[in-house]
Amino acid sequence: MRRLRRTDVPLATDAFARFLIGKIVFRRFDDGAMASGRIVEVEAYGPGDAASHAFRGRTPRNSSMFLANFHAYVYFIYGSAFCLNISSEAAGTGAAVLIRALEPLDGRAEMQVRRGSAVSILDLLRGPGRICAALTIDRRLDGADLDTDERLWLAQDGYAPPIGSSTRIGLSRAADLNHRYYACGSRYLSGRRALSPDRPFIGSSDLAN
DNA sequence: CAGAGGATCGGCT
DNA sequence: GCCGATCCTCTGG
Repeated sequence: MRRLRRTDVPLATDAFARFLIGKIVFRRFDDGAMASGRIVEVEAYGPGDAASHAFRGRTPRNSSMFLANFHAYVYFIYGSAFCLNISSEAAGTGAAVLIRALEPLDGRAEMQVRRGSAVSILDLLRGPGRICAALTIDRRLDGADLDTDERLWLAQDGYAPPIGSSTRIGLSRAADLNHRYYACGSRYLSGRRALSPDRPFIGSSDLAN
């Protein structure tokens, strides 16, 4: 297990998105408690992408997308959810990768408390808003440098699953591009089944976890 | 300053 | 599967 630094990661958005599959997100909460999860699903929002928040230029909200790569970009959407992204490309270019689903690792009890109601392990980190709720990620972490931050960082342990791709979720523009990437066979993916045909069936017995 | 729309979620049918 | 909640952000006038 080794913490990832900026010099370890690809600069280009799509390569970075694929690289992130199988890596581990670590969160240290304000009270010192820890939690972690393995990245199983991401979406790439590269330069020139009409669906990217940066497509129409820099604004106060999306300014973290224009930082050097490997900074957090956190935004609030639909009046209810935060979403965690990691910036890509060189400073001055607006681009990022959205973290859409994690497989829970350590700190499951911590995360379940932060999600509020009783929720199964399979649903704990399935979806970008759920990740941020479970890990207490909000605008305070927007702009954090993942190379040095002590609240949020990434690590690798050598796990490298096969990667599938599909169209992205919830878009109205550029909805035809296959810029969603996921760990094939993972039980922890978000989205409709048709987007991840190799995902195992999740029956009621699984939901008892 | 008003209006529209959004990289979601959870509940209900 | 569909729909509404909810509120922030950006755009246009």
